[in-house]
Amino acid sequence: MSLESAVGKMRGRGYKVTPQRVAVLGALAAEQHQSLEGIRARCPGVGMVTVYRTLDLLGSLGIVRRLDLGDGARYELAADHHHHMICESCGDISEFEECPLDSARIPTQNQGFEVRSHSVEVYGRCAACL
Amino acid sequence: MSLESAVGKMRGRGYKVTPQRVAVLGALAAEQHQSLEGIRARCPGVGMVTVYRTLDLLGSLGIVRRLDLGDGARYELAADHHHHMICESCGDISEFEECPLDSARIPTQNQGFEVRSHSVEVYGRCAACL
DNA sequence: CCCGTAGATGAAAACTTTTTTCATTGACAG
DNA sequence: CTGTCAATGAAAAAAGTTTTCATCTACGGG
Ligand SMILES: [Mn+2]
Ligand SMILES: [Mn+2]
Ligand SMILES: [Zn+2]
Ligand SMILES: [Zn+2]
Repeated sequence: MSLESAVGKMRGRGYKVTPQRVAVLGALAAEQHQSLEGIRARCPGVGMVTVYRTLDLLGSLGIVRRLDLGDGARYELAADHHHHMICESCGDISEFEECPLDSARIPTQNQGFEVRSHSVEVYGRCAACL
Repeated sequence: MSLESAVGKMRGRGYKVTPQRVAVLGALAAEQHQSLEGIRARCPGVGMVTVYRTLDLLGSLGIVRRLDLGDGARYELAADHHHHMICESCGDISEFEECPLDSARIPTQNQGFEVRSHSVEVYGRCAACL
């Protein structure tokens, strides 16, 4: 999800493209999995309320995804499907693209559950901490 | 994790077995995946602070697990390894035992990451909502 | 049993985080 | 350019969580 397409999506839905919204997008583009505090630090001129509202808006547009990985909320630009490896020692979050789910082993058919999405998180120790 | 073994674990670690702690354990045993509000409703005589502290204690003893599935925190007695299917329409959370993860496809070896645990959540529509 | 004591409880206060309110500002269509 | 309505942000309110501290009680030892 490039910033240009994100801005286009906002315009297309009739939302105004303000400097504050662009600044929050820029903060999100700078690094994945930031906390609200981290995002705020990257756009000091933007009011806290506006950051909250912008994250909500971008979330409703599917541009931003919110993660709950144990320590407070984190945000990422919704790029392609991927999963997370979280180091329980240093807190580092890394991504991997290959989906380790074996769909055949998701017991949904017999229960009549229609799968729309999934998430996988792997916890452990990263190379640096070992 | 039976209530008896949970109580035994508390005693063994030198924690007192108070009526409040037993009440919170009972509330947790009544239903999996409750919110704090739900737990509190099941032990009305127990002060809010004590519920918070008891959940922390039980968490540190490995008796209780905290879940973050999008809407606030939920708690469950840490039973055997299992995963969750969440209905995005009604919010219902169901469990399944069969682990759909293909360990071979977790790209950890090449990155030197040591896996200690994982979580899998499946989102979609439950049979009742379809 | 009954004490003594260290750990546990809970009301109140303090903090933290998030949402609402509302007066002012500014993006952008015409 | 201009007018309008969405967007912003300071302040206040609400919601959620933790700390403080006086009081209580579980339970080991006598
Ligand atoms: Mn990610
Ligand atoms: Mn469960
Ligand atoms: Zn690490
Ligand atoms: Zn449902």
